[in-house]
Amino acid sequence: VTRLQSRTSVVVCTDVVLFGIHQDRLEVSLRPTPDGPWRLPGGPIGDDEDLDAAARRHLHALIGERRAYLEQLCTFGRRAGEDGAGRMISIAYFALAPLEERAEEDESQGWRWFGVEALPETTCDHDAVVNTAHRRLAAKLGYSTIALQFMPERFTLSALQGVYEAILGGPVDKRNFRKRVLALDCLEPLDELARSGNHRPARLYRAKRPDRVEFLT
Amino acid sequence: VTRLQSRTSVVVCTDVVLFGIHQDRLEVSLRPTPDGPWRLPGGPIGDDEDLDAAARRHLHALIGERRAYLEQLCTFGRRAGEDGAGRMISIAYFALAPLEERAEEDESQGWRWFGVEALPETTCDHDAVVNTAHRRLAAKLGYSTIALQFMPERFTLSALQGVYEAILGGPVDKRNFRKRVLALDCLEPLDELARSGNHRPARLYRAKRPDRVEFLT
DNA sequence: CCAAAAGTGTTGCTACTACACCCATGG
DNA sequence: CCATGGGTGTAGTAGCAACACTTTTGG
Repeated sequence: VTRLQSRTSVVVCTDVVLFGIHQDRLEVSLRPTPDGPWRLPGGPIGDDEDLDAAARRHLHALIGERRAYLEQLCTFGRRAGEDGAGRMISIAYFALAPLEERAEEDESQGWRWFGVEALPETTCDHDAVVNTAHRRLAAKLGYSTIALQFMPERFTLSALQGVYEAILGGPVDKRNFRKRVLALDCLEPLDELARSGNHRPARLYRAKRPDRVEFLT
Repeated sequence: VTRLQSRTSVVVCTDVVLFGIHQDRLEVSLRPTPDGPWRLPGGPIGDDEDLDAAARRHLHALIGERRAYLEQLCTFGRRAGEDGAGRMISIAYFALAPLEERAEEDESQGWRWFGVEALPETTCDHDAVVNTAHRRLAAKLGYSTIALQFMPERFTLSALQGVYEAILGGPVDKRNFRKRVLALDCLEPLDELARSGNHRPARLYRAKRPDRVEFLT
């Protein structure tokens, strides 16, 4: 028969799968644990705090006050153990960090970026959570404008294509990509060009509605 | 500043959006509350119970030991109130009840079926949870074989089409439907026919892998 | 003038939509 | 023989994948 009343403590927390893209590679941030394996950043939820707010609080502890997309992913738990370890419930979120120069102070605060294809050993099956988040993100590329959440205010189409390639893990055809993305009517060409090296400068674009993630048909 | 330690009690429970199809209409089960509005069935999670197991336990309290598909949907919460009401966390699941004759004892156990288009007033935004579940289910029709989870062991293509129409809320072309669904290679025609009225009998099919929900390309 | 990335169209194919008639049965 | 739902094929279209060369700049 199932024990319904709490004998032991219940810990409710959030874990955040923060994705970033660096050198055309999709990465997630992980924190070390004292005993070796790594874990997702996150922490407890206050009693008078909304779930989303708690996740956002822990996210901003990582990246400061920069804007970031945040979405609930799934919830997992660990049963109370006979050793007195309490019931644990974690509501996992995933977040997208805008593609800026990586701040030097980031890694100094006790966490590191890892490529999603080369995760270290993790506790609590956090690597499975990362994989779930990655699959969800990749699927969303196909039917939403979520990739724009990685972009800074002004960006080139090649940069956006690089985001798709990093997430999907393979090359994308340039002409087909530009056709598709321009047909979405979510980008606005600017008059400005990005000069960046010994080659033809690229036109800059901006998202028409940068705060909305839109769904297709 | 956020209060991180629990001063008040924390209730962790699951709510189950159980979908059924009756008379070609998609319905969900709701329980009455003492004060009038209706709510999703569900209840507390034991400290030594897995989340999925708790949802399944509450599901089987509704439909007995029949097999049913169950999937985690989302998690929502209510902050602790100043009135001493504790923090509440609910992990919502959705479930699909195989399309059988409606058992008479069902409704007598204190719950009722409601069409998804005609929900009564609900507590805790449970109607929004039902809508989220409905959208997820409708989306999954497009890229998975989830609809088969509604079907009994042997069924006709027309019955399956009826499931699609009930979920999508509109008519579906018969010939296109049959082409698509047969091309999935997930159905096996039986030698048996269903004689049911003064018209030509329909061929019966069964799912090749009834316990798997498969994803397309 | 060379290297490097930006930018641009067409063609074939596949997959989806729309659509109407005959078939088998029970009464 | 009539009513009822079961069962079948085609033609047009829209969207996707494959594919190569010219342009502009910095060095």
